Amino acid sequence: MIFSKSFGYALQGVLYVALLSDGRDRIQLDEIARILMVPRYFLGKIMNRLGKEGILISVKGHNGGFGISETTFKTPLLTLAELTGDMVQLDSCVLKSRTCNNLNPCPLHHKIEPLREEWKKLLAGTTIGDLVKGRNPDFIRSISAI
Amino acid sequence: MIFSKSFGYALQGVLYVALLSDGRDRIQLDEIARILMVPRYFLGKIMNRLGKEGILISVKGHNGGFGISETTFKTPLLTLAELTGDMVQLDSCVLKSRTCNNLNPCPLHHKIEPLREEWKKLLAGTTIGDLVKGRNPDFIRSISAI
DNA sequence: AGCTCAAAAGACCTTCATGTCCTTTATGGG
DNA sequence: CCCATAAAGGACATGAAGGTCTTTTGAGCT
Ligand code: FES
Ligand code: FES
Repeated sequence: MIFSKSFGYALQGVLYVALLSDGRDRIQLDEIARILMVPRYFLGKIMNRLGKEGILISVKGHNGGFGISETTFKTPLLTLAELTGDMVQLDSCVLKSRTCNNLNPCPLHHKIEPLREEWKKLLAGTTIGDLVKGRNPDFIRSISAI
Repeated sequence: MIFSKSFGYALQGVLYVALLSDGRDRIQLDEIARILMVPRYFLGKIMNRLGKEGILISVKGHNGGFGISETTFKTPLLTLAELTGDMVQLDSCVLKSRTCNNLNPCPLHHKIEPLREEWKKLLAGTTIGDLVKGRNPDFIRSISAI
């Protein structure tokens, strides 16, 4: 699996909030999970971590919900991938019983390393803002289930 | 996880047999699992499938074990990855609740598609023979656990 | 034919990511 | 101050991948 479900859901959740939190106050988990057709409580745990990291604002209670913070749009996808543990997987050796190691490389190491670098460049170089820039709320269609 | 354990073990197993089945008759699962430090019975199931696909020869009973077939060296890594289900994962949309689709792409689709193509090119263009060519049995060190 | 060896087959267990539910905590409105 | 609301927290369930064990099958040897 290239990316975990957690990563995919996290990205969908952030994009949803980033797109719609414009005129509105807060967006509730209920709505996000329903529209994106993502398991509600599972998404809740992920959104929770995004809040803790400051990637989103999360407010409990009356008129609570999720919203964008100062860092939301500046957050690179790499941060999400680290949060969900996807980066350690990317760096693990293809031959699973080994530890990836430049000095004692497996036969695929030197072929794979450049690909890894490209992934990292993509993830580090793409922010939530980049993905949302210039999009209208109709863009939700392209992040929700088909 | 970029590649599954099954894929890694499969690759290790094939490489081991490809490297050592030169002067010898057959190589037993016992030896392969012990040297590579890979779970024996789990590897057994994987080697079984490699035999069924003709990627390796497998012989039961007295003087049985695994050996190379006519296709072993010509087998691209893509075949192994397909066997272990890793390719369907590569082609699945990052936003897990979606189906990857060129016509209705998610915001990451066009950024990820080229990377996927590179992976596929690497996997399709690299054969077991390529990885083993010109290597002596000492090369086992680079495919076994560290 | 009968024995032995080694893979195949299939039952079963473990682990971990994912997913659900229920209770607690925090927030704002009346 | 009390109530409604919505996230947080933690207990528990599920499913798929990974891993182990035992029995069966097939091949060669004598
Ligand atoms: S990928 Fe195998 S050693 Fe780096
Ligand atoms: S990767 Fe999302 S639609 Fe293709």
